[in-house]
Amino acid sequence: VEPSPGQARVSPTLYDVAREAGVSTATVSRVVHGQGSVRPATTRRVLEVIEALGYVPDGAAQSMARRRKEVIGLVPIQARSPDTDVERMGLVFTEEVLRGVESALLPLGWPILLAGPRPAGQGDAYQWLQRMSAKVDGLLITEGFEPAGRLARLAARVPVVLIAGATDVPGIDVVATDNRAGMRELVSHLIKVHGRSRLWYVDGPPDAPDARERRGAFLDALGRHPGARLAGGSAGRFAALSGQHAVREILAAPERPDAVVCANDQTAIGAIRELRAAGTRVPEDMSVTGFDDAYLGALLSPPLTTVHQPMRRLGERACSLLLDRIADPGLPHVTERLSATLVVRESCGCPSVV
Amino acid sequence: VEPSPGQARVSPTLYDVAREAGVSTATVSRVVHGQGSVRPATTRRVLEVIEALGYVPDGAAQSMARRRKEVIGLVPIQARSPDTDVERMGLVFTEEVLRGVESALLPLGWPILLAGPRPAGQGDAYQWLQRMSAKVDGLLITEGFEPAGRLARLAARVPVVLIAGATDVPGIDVVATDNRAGMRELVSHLIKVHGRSRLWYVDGPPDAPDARERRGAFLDALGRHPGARLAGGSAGRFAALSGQHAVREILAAPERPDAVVCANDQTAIGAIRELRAAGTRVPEDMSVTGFDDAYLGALLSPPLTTVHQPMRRLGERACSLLLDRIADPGLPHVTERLSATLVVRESCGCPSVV
DNA sequence: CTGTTAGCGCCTTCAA
DNA sequence: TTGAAGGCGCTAACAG
Repeated sequence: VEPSPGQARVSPTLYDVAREAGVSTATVSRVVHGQGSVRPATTRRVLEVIEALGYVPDGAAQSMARRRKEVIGLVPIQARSPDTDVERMGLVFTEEVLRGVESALLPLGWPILLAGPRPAGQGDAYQWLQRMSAKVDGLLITEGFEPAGRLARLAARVPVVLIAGATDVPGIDVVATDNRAGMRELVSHLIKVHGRSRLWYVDGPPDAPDARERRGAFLDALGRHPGARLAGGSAGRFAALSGQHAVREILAAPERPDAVVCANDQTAIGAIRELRAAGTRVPEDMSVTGFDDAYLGALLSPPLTTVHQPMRRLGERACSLLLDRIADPGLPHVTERLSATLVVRESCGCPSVV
Repeated sequence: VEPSPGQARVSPTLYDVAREAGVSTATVSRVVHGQGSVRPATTRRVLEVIEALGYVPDGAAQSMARRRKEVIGLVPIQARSPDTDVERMGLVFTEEVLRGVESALLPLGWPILLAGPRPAGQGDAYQWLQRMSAKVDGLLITEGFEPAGRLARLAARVPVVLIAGATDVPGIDVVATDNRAGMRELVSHLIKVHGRSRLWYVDGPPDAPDARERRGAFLDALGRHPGARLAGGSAGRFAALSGQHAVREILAAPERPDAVVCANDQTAIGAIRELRAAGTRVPEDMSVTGFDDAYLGALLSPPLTTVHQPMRRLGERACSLLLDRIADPGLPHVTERLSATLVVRESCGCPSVV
């Protein structure tokens, strides 16, 4: 962006208003903020000039003078393999968090500074985070891929709250989801309610903490049910394609599972599609479950049984914590874990609720 | 948010670095921005101090000094009736636009300032827009509900581009979608390919410009096909519930239509669900079509035939226009219309592509 | 009730 | 190659 060849667009300043109204800048400021008593007549005159000139106080100058930006930053760290289906999935995920953040910010009326994807040529991820931090009063960072040490360093300069799937960083506030309880419920539902006994697991990317947590919880839960066992497993990347690949493996396997537990919804969607294409009925012949509860799951056919990630509440809590810390940097650090919960729909074999 | 009872969190300033490194602030500034020649030894020393102190230039101060914020604002004007299904629909809509904006911003690396929902007690919508405008170099406003006059006034102070469904505001840049071509294709597809002849239209909210445009285009297109006619119509609000209500009317109507054209996807989803619940097969007994191509449409069963709104490109183009105007405020104003296009899937009666 | 006066932290000529 | 100094626009004491 160049220096502006066209005509200069000059906004009136506080001084312009003051001069025009024949008062001091302090008075104008008082009028603008409706504080400190000003004579009604003066107020009216100033207001008229403001209206006439179309004066709006400059945000940067205000931030500077009151040493507060009144903006909080939201940074999605995109570190999953680029071929992941983020193009579709990542959206919903962040979007829900965003809504939560917005709702926590509503009473204050602060806007959100959203970091775009990190530009190519301009320094590393940490510098990028730093630049963001210089424009806000606090930072909300989603996903847990930036090394803990750096985050802690960042947190020393500006209030930071991490919104994570499963990570737990010492010395900084974290709001995370607890996948274990949800996964336990899911496995037990499949086994006890539907009598499934040969479960197949489709994993997420190995470098994703929550994928690890989900797999761990799955195996753990499965271990608690003597009547059931692991029929097999596939690697995956949280993408619809992963589900399709997995199904091919499943169909070629010596032993056919009676339930496919997927590490996320996208994977489950791919699996269901492929299963049907192969003539296998879902859920009659095979249960399929997802994880995340991306909102389209309810609209699928069959509606997807899954585990709900409280993304919205995650965003909301994280933002509240952040605001608390901005108000009082001395607060002790906390880690909150919101638990994911089973959402029973039809892909597990349960009857339609309609 | 209170003044901070805890220990003050003081960030080092340019002065701290300068003093510590034994140079002037000008030199530090030069080093930070890698411009203006500085002796290598000096550079190294300054860099060390910066690293040691963890110095990061303050965003507000920079904005102020260089008279540029390097941030663009995105404002979703939420004016549709609150009972509309925005909770679910609005999301996807804005989200796609957001991606487009992000991609246009990627080369610059500028973040996006996202206006939250307008807080209750703090002035009217216009004042809220003004406050946003004071924090950015340019404003992208989605939806076309704010009166044109005010927008023009705002545009006089700060570069503004309107992202609209159908509105056309003189004196300011607009990027809009042209729904007509898509609707024409859709109607003609239904009639010519599937031999439908009794179409039922489910409308959107009367105060939405794009709802009006869609209905107009629909009636217009229908008029061009002598063999087909309007079997009836229902009011609606762009919500799934609207589709369900419409279907009840349809089932009670004296004459049964053979196709239901909905003003948006949500409505179509509701219609399909209700139709099925009543035992009517879609698309065998009745074609149902949507409008928008919210991305979940492809995953429904049957996959939804609809008209694609180029939301992402809308965001991208709008942002590009905005950046152009920021670079050169003297540019003539333009209105770009990107046309919506038919997306044939299965709910119209076409065979599965799989 | 109102005006004066320092900054806030950084950038940027202009000199040296 | 470096330093000095004046703003950028607003706020917030502190005096009147």
